[in-house]
Amino acid sequence: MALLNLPTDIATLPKSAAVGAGKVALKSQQKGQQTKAAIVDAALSLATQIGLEGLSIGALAEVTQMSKSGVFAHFGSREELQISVVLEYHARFEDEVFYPALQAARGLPRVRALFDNWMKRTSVEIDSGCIYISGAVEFDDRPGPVRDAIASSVKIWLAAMHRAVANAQEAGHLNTQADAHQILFEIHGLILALHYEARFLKTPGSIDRALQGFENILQRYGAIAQGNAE
Amino acid sequence: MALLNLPTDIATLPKSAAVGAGKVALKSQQKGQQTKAAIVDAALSLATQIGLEGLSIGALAEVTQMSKSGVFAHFGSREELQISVVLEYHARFEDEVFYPALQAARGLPRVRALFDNWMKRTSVEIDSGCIYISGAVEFDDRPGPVRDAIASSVKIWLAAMHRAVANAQEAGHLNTQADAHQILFEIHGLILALHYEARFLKTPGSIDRALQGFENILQRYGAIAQGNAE
DNA sequence: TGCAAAATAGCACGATCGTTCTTTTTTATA
DNA sequence: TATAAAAAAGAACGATCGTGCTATTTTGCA
Repeated sequence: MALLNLPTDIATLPKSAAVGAGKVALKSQQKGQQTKAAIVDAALSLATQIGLEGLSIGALAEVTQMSKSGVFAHFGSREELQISVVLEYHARFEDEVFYPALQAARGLPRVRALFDNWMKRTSVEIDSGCIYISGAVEFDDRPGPVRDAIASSVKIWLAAMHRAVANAQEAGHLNTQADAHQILFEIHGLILALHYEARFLKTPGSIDRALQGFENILQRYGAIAQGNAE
Repeated sequence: MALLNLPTDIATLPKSAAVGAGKVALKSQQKGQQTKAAIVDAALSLATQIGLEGLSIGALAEVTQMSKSGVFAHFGSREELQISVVLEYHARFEDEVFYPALQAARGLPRVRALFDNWMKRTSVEIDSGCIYISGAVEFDDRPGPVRDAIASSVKIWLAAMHRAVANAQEAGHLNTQADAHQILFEIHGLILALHYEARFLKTPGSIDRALQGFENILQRYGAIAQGNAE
């Protein structure tokens, strides 16, 4: 069932402060790492709401009940803090969206599972916000390491999704003639439209439209009626 | 040829400072209105690049060669300046995307014309940025008059697009069974994906994928092969 | 338990922000 | 051309920002 023979480069980024709220800290887990993880955690939930650019060390110090310089010392610069937040978001995205979908059989089932998880995540982010989307807007004209971190993180995810689609084609679950990048583009559009219309415009029924759009895409690209994930 | 019998509420917003660079100023066009229009013009091109939140009165004063207080006096608050920018963007969007498409015959041709113009605009905005998209991200969690201005402006445009699709259905150019909102959602997704992938990720070929996606949507919703716009 | 090192706090800096108030300049008009 | 009104400038305000420097506290280890 585990079809992990091809490298999943989505897992190659450093998982900084991957402990989260884990109780069993590693032996090497110093106090500093713990509080740094706590700061990043607070920063992430702050950044999803008001954006990476809205992150301020002062506000973060208030939330974490620390001094500004105490917070600052863990990162050395605001930019480094933002990068830490992006990496943390990447790790969580992986854990929630990517890895669980590997349980589904390769081919169309896994594509469905990946999209389902992506939709679940996006549905939550109708309330909380998504830094892959807000970050893209904030940094699309601002070169630098933060932009690079977001872009490479997104690209890794899209590449993973692309592999899944290509696998489904090879397995005969999707039309071999189709361009996998085209399929991915259209799927990506559904997610973005969902985020825009549901979160910003508050249009009701957006989730159903995204789901329907996905079925439309599968149908157009010749998916044989096939069981859902697993 | 002019099919303007139904009200186009996209044209009902006040067209603040609609002169642009027009030489023939109206009699009532005082000096103050002129410089205000110039400020808004500079503010718009600044906001498309760095966002409405990135707008600062100081930077605007530098660009327009004025004093901070001189700029400020025209608006009374930064918020009012942002709103002026949104209204100006609305007016230009109308002029570039909406009105020219009214030349195309009602039904599918007009839907095509609207989308074509929308695509042209978005293609330009791969370089310049779009405040309907960046504004949505910046203000999706920030209630207030600026958010309202953006949202209502976008909604007016989406409603106009929706009418065009519905007309195409009534004319038998598109499947009557289909949900016009679903069609619109998918089209909107294409535009957003184009903006994201081309502007942020710099993925080549994004424009062609958006165009292809549009043809796919038309085909799925039963568009009979029909001449392009006009 | 004592001690070096790591972590955090305290404080101040220069810069920039939106905004207010007052003064000067420019405009439109009689 | 004189005059009142409109437009623009100038200077200063309180606030917040990221950051550097120096003390103080806390931690982990011999």
